[in-house]
Amino acid sequence: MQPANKMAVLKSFIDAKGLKSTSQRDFIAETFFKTNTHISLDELLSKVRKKTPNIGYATVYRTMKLLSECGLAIARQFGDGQTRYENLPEDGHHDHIICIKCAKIAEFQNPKIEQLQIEAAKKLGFTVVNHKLELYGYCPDCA
Amino acid sequence: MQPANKMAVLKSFIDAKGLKSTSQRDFIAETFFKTNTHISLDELLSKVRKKTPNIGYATVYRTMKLLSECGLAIARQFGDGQTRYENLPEDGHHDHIICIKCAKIAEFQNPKIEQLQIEAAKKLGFTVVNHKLELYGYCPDCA
DNA sequence: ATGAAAATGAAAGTTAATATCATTTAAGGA
DNA sequence: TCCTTAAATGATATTAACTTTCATTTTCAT
Ligand SMILES: [Mn+2]
Ligand SMILES: [Mn+2]
Ligand SMILES: [Zn+2]
Ligand SMILES: [Zn+2]
Repeated sequence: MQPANKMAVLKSFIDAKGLKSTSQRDFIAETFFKTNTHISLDELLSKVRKKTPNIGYATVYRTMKLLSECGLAIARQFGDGQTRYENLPEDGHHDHIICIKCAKIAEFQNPKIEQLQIEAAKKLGFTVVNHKLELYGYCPDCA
Repeated sequence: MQPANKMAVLKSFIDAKGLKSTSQRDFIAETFFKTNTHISLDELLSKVRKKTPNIGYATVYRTMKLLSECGLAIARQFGDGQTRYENLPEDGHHDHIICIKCAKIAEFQNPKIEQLQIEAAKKLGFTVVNHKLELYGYCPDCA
């Protein structure tokens, strides 16, 4: 989805909930939609403050919470103690592999693993709603 | 491994590092070795204080850190904001499925998934050192 | 334009983890 | 057994990320 379309989705979500539009939130969202990393609130705040220095941390926090609610952002925790956000991926769900030396993050999709997860759960009588799969190891540069 | 053997492993780790034995640490470790759940520091502290009411949180914290270091305990984070510890499993590594309604935790082993993880990483040039796989969904009672 | 309701930003509060520090304790050697 | 010294303890303080509060500002339907 293009950033412009994402803005439209956000607008309708805001309308549907009876919320109001603000320049701060729009700018934070636009800035986030342009990212293609796994960005922390502090990082996003810095980015946003380059153009709009008086935006507050709480507004960035609340905006990302809103984007997560309406599915445009995904919150991730890679174990470094900070929540990171990424844009809803074009091509569906993916999982992550993180370099334990340089913190590089790579993404992968693996339908077989997904299927085996569902089966493993079924054996225990569980139904899977979501999951978290993170591999930790060394990237090509750090191996 | 029996609790008694675990105590022996802990003793040798303590000796090797030039640390000293204490009754508090021994009792915390013994208490932990008897658990078969995924226990938080607060829960373990309560358990310990039933017999030894004056043991401090910090000592439990430091003991579990030590047990993690010497491989007798595994620290887990299931996304509820608290670190939980479990005994080193008899039968090797396992992953978890957590009920999003009642918080029940089930465990499973799946060599196929493990193998596919390694292969997925390899395709990206990564080598896997460890991983985290958690399924979230509904348990049989909550489905 | 007006007024109700939402949004903002600064500041305060929360919570789990971690560090500090005065005091106590363990353990090897005199 | 008595010292000595380094480690352990427990109370308390600090940290860090998140979350809430609140006075003020802004939006937007009327
Ligand atoms: Mn990603
Ligand atoms: Mn387990
Ligand atoms: Zn790397
Ligand atoms: Zn359940």
